[in-house]
Amino acid sequence: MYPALRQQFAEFVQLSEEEFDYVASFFRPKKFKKHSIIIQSGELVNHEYFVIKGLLKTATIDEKGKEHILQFAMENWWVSDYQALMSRERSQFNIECLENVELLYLSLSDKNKLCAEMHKMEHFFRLKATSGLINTQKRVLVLIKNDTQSRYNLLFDQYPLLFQRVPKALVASYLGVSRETLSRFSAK
Amino acid sequence: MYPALRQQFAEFVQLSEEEFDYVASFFRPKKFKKHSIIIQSGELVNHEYFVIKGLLKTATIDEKGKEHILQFAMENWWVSDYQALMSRERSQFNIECLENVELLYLSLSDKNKLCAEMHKMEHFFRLKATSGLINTQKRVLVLIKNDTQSRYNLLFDQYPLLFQRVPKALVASYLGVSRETLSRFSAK
DNA sequence: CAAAATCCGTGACATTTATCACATATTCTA
DNA sequence: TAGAATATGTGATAAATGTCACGGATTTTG
Repeated sequence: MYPALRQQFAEFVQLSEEEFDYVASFFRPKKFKKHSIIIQSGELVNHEYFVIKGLLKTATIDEKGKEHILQFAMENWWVSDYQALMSRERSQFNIECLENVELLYLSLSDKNKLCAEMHKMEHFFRLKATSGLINTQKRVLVLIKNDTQSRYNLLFDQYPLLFQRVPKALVASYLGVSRETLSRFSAK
Repeated sequence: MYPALRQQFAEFVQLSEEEFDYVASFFRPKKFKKHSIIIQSGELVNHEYFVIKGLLKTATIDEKGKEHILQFAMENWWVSDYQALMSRERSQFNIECLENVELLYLSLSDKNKLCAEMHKMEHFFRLKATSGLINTQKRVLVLIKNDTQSRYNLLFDQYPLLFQRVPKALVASYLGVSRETLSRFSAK
């Protein structure tokens, strides 16, 4: 069961069959249709999600009605509103399926339980959080260091497939530029 | 010894006197003069630092010679190049003291040892990494969502003291705008 | 399959920001 | 304390980007 999840853990920790089965028993599978909202802005958040298949966006809408995308999540990524999850606040994001999606979800209390019971899982999630931090720091750096053209190129080089799966307007909103400006750059 | 460190751990875990003393024994104090470079771009990174006193910047220089600041670190913050530390790569940053600084430093191997031996410490560092991730995500969001004026206001509201401790040119470089533009905004 | 919705490029123009230049004020340091 | 270095504000101009508008292509959906 859940070979993708098994592989995910294997990156940082070694689990026996029994250990993995125990851990996996806390995850539940769920399918969503394109356009479904996994997490709704203003609601409380109780789960973290592991993407088996499909593509999602984490987005927020500003006072002018413009959408800004914090991140995309594709296969083997984890996604949630961690701010809301950790601080028990209401979510400021919508997390929405951009394709039909298959997820495994884990409740916050089960995650904490797993981390408390199994040192290995605490270790896994520490490293996962650290690598998430590093990647987000990279994103900050790209935003303050690079102009639009070079932000576009970097993203395109790193995730060429993304541009086939996602409308350009969303890529623009992820890069922090207008749809029109991106369109003019992508021609070049 | 190290009451600030003690308090730092207490935010997430309860340690007995003996436990704390044991953990603290892996930390070493060190003082640096203003302008000292703690981590030099191009070097390997082996330590993580906890700021007891003073202020530092984590910065990188682009091909045009312009400096960009990933973060400031003040009292009770942790600082290092986590990318370099975790992946055993050479640092892309300079981490420099903007004031006279007192630090406690911990080697990567000792951190891993502590995490392996003491589940509580692994827990602490998991939560610390998670909260670092959340804060960095907030920073990304501010960068793509807000214009310069409002980025300036948000930073000023959150860290008013920073503006007294740091030259405006550095604040500009942290916000991702030119010194001149920031100067015109700060007047308003 | 046909209507509706979305997507995408592009022109024209307004707005924002960067860059260069310079003057003054302030802070550091020998 | 005097000279040097740094920090700050501001004008003029160029460059980059946003906004509004439009039309045609593509995709979605009942």
